[in-house]
Amino acid sequence: MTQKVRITSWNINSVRARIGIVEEFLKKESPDILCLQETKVADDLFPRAMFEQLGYVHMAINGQKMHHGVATLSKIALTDIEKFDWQANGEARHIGVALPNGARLENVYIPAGGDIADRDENPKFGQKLDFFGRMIQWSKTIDKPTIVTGDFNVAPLPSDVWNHKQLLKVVSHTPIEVDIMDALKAAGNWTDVGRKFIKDPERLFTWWSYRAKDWRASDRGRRLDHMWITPDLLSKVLSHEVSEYCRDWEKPSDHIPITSEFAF
DNA sequence: ATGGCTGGTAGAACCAGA
Repeated sequence: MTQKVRITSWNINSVRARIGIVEEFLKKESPDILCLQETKVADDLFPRAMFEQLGYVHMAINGQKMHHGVATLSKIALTDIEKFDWQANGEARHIGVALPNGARLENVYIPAGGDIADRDENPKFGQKLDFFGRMIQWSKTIDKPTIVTGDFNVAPLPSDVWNHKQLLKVVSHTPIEVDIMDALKAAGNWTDVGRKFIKDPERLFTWWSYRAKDWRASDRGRRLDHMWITPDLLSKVLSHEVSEYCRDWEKPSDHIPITSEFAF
């Protein structure tokens, strides 16, 4: 008996400030599992009640005061919760769970990496590359069907940004980041689900800056949010969509939700 | 025209995001 499972990832830029639109999204789309990044809240202050009321009673939360923070909220049971410190500095950027069918769901918030694409001039950029380096080592050890999703903070393809040439020196689209992301992809034999369904070179963005006067008119977007799967899930994944309409909501996140459906 | 905005936290002429 196959069970269809819809999984959404969304960098929410404060789950408390946006609890109303999270509720609206869950009522409209009702994914089985929601992976949030940038929750910006310590675990004891996480707004659990709304999720419980909508049936998301299984929660795996890894937050901290002020910055970062991830959470996986689910209608189906979550077990074997793990928190990896791929930045080796204690920041809350990962939570992993096992699903009832044995597959693992890894929710990750890869660091943005600051402004300068040089690890000697900018330690944050070095931390970002090292974060990828530890994910590469981890990828080589995976022995279960695995989904890794979240805000990767890299837009790898020219069609993943509004202007490839102009963004080559902008952190998120530099060749050094694209190269290490490609190395990660190869290390785990990962498939990029977004581009499995919405083929390059079709425009595909998940983030637009708050600073644009009219985000839709200027459309200076980037695809920073991703969902990747191991080869054993290739025959199970049914769809991938991005909910661009959420960027138009009042007080939106600068990221939009991405959702894939699986036949487990 | 890549910062023109945003949230958290402090109580900033702040920090961080990307």
